[in-house]
Amino acid sequence: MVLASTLEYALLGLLRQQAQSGYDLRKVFATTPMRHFSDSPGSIYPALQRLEKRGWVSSSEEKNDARKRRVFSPTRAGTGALIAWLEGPVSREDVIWRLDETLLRFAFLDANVKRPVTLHFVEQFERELAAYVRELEEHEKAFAPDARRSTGYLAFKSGVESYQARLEWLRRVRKQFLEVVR
Amino acid sequence: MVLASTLEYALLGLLRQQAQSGYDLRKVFATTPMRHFSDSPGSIYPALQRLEKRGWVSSSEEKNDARKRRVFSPTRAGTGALIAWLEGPVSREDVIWRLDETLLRFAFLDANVKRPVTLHFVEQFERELAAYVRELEEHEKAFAPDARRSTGYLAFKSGVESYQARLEWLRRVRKQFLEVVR
DNA sequence: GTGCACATGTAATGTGTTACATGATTAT
DNA sequence: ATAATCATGTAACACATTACATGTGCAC
Repeated sequence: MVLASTLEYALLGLLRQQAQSGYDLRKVFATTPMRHFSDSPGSIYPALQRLEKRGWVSSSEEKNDARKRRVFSPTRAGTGALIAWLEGPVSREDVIWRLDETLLRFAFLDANVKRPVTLHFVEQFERELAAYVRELEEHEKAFAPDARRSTGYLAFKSGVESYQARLEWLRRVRKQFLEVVR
Repeated sequence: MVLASTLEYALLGLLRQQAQSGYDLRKVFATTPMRHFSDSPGSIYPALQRLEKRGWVSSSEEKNDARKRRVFSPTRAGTGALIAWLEGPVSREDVIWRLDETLLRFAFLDANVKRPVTLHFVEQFERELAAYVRELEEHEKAFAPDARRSTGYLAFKSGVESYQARLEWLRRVRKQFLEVVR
């Protein structure tokens, strides 16, 4: 049920936090840790147009201080679509092919859903990630001893360790959440 | 000087290791840690066609065991393009927007370039990554204390820790390389 | 008065994804 | 016989990137 691109969901999530213009959103992508999204106008303005055509956001011309800017905010339908995206299951595929998107979903969770939903998300995420890490560790044994100095093997190790770091982070997050509930 | 997609370079690098067919390459993507590349025929066959049209690979029909398969291997020009890609500088942009591609370059290094080139690559990579990690750690201070329990902040932390893990890996790799040279 | 930040767009291009399509060979 | 694997492709579609394009307001 992928109905929109990651960029579109990112924009929706940001607009939920604060109604703002395309230019504002570009600045978010240019100056915050959301850097890995492109801040080029050629990606953001068309994406906002698509969202508006789909009825997920609405816009109004603002004439703030002599300068006119088009400010966007999510519609009911848009908010619903965002929440549906957030609440969807965390699958093995999300972990392997869409890890960044899954982290983005997590980032938007607490502003949009109840705490138990967030906790459930973390549990699913941890389960799938742990399974994948186990699989990678298993795959490691397939490397011949003399291949363990090759850059190919080392690059693989880098990937495994990066996933392990994410997993440790997830375990910490889950424990922290459980403490808060208690 | 980006002349080809990551997928095209991945295919070139694999063909340097071993001349093989599109189907073989699909299996590599489907069964090895190079999973995050799609193994769909709609991506791989057109990419191979582009590479052949560009003169970077050549193909020959093989009739191995009653089954016919088209086996590809890199041309001189293709090998040159691959090595140029591998030897290019590691920039800040590579670290922020193309980390996976940079790791892929690293993975192919020792099969294609001399050891000092690999070491230089690692040094550049470490310098840029360390600078970016410092920047992220700086950015962390911008979060208000009461925002430190938000999923947005936690997602940010996940990213930072993942980069830190990559950096520790890089330091280890560099030291290991220096020991071998000694 | 010149350059920079604000502000919003369009057009061309390349490419990845998904789905569709076909046919041969091997294993059950 | 029939399902799975081998093997190669095409077509429609959406999307991101890059470059181009325009105009305003403010600071120096």
